[in-house]
Amino acid sequence: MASPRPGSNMSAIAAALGVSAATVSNALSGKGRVSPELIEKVRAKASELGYVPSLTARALRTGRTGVLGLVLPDIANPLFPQIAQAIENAASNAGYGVLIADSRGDIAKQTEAIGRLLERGVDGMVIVPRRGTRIADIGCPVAVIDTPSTPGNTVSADHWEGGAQMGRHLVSLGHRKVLLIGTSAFSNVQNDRIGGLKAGLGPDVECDTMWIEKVEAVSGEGCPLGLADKARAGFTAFAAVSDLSALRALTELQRAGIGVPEMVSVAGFDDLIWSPVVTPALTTVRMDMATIADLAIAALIRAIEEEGDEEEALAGNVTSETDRVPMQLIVRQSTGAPHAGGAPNLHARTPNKPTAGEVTS
Amino acid sequence: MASPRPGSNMSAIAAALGVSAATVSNALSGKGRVSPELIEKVRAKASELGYVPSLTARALRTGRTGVLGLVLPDIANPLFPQIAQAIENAASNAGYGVLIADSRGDIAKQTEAIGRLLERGVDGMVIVPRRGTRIADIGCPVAVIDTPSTPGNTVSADHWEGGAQMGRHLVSLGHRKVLLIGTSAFSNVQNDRIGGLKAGLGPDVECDTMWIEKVEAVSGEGCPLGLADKARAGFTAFAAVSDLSALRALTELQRAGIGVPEMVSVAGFDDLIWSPVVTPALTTVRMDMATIADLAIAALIRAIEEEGDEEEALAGNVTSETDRVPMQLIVRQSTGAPHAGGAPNLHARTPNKPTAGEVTS
DNA sequence: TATGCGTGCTTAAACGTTTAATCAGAGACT
DNA sequence: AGTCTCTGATTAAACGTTTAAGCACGCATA
Repeated sequence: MASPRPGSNMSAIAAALGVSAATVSNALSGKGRVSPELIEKVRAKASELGYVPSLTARALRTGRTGVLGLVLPDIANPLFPQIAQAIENAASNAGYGVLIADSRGDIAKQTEAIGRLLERGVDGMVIVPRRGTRIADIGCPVAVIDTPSTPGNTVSADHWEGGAQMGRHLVSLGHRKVLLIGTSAFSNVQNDRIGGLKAGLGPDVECDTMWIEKVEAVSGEGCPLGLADKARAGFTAFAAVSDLSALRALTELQRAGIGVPEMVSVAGFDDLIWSPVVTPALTTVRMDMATIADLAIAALIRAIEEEGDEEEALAGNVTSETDRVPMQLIVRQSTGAPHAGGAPNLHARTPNKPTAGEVTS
Repeated sequence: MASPRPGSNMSAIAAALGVSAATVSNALSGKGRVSPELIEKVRAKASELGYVPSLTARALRTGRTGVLGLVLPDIANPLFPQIAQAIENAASNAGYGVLIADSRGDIAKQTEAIGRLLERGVDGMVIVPRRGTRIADIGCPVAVIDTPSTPGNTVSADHWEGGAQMGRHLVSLGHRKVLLIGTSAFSNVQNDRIGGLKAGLGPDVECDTMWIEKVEAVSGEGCPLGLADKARAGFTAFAAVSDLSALRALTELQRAGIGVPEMVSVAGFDDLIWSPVVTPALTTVRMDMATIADLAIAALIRAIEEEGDEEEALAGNVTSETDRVPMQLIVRQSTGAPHAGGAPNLHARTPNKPTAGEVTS
């Protein structure tokens, strides 16, 4: 059913009121010239008949479907729920529907997914590109959410600044030797975060970067990262560029009997769902997805409307804005002052209850 | 743009070939009577002109949009990526698009979300209902994914049997006192899993159930669950009904210096993204989302087509099938034989490297 | 009194399909 | 030779909306 339940369309209203369908259309849209009284009567009749406009017919006539596409690099990404939720919310507030498309790994699938969305006539799309992908001009307005340093980016969190916040936090706690942990050296987002971290830590802090993909290429997926050794080598803080890696670090260290945070500190990014409930709760940096989504959708809609007006105004991506949305440092229990003595004691303390309470800055 | 780029429609092809538009339609759909040679010519011309059918126009004419709705209880659910990915994949293989809708918590929003999808003219919808929600007849085919014991369920994992597998696994390791951990006592899925666990553990095992929502109602969100005390009280295994809770248990126990798995075992459900990479890697029970999605989509499409044929055939949900898809136990490092002695030693051992390797059964 | 204009509505076309109904022609049968 | 049937196409309507163009009327202006 293109339009739900009843056979209630504009003609039905028009017939019931003895006017023409065009008048009903004008009355409901407020576009043509219709007397106020008639407008009221049309409205009343419409709701009486339970009229629901056929978006399909409207789409056919206007060339606008009122649907946006959401293309994700890998739907299995734990950040996906946050993104999808924020985008869906922003879009539906603006009166748009959201069609999803999964890139499922490779770039070919990403292109294919974009093609499917185009066939369905989306008015525009929000793309969270795969690592290092550059989105070509695909013939409809596109908002790219990646990182400000990516060319073509429309709006995103200020990952660099978020990293800097975390760096400053760690240095203020007294850490002087920090291991930065990323997964892929080809991710713009991760590189920005790491760049910010280094800047925030400043010149007096010794730091090293570990790329998990490289380690796994040698030792296999899910292999131990050897963080206990790193701790023994004097690293007092482990700053991962994602909470997933932070969690991996946390559990590996705990398992090795190294107490967090009293021996070493662990921090992450993204405030993923488990971050507040693990013990110790993870210190992390959070993106303001709601704002990012609002900006992305707003930019997209602006471009869609301009496209209609000027016809061939700006062809490609919505690059006008390139907003960077601040990130928020959330300090929880997994970071603290570094262990006072030399090499950390490898036996964890055994508290009856971990400390509770959460501090947000 | 309802149909992408060029002004290439059926009339264009028809004009180029000197035939009527109807013939082009018939040729491409293979429905009417068209000579094989002409069919070939039409095909050739179509691809030459880069013809892409307007799904909007087709939808208007046929009353089918080719779009399915996906309604989720809470998009922030960590299981969501798996579900969305599987549904999107199954739907797009069947030639359907997927429109998402977030219930965002309360039931009112769920109804509202369903309404939005109906307005957009979805042909059917897949609903993963909120806890305890009963989906009313909403006037379009619906496939419900919940649990076999939910009335109206269409297809789902066999949560009970999955719980039983886990129970048998734990009992075979020698556990005789097990704490079952769920979040909400009102979740059908969780109750089924717990029922299965109890059955699998059998009558000789003492077990107790902890509902996290209840604990948090008293002590606040993210509070410690007091599992160390439970361990001291003789529980040797903690079987959570979700990997999120399992992770919470794991870190809380580790933090308290209780080694997993040599002191106590921890297990979860769903094989969420972090489960293989934490240390120790989590033993869990996995749903076959791909199969579930395939069955749900297949049932839905069948209902959509029947609706077209018989008109008022089966009005409500797609309850005909109620398939239950087996779950798969994945044994990793977080479960093992219970500690031999009496009260567990509260100091964790300090291995250089956690054991690696993964066993699947 | 004729001209002009603003108002409130109608008519009609259009968007791109699908599909029922129709029709011309050819070959086969009686 | 006339009728029937089958084939391969065409014509036209329909889906429900939007919107440009047109029309009739009343009122003010010249």
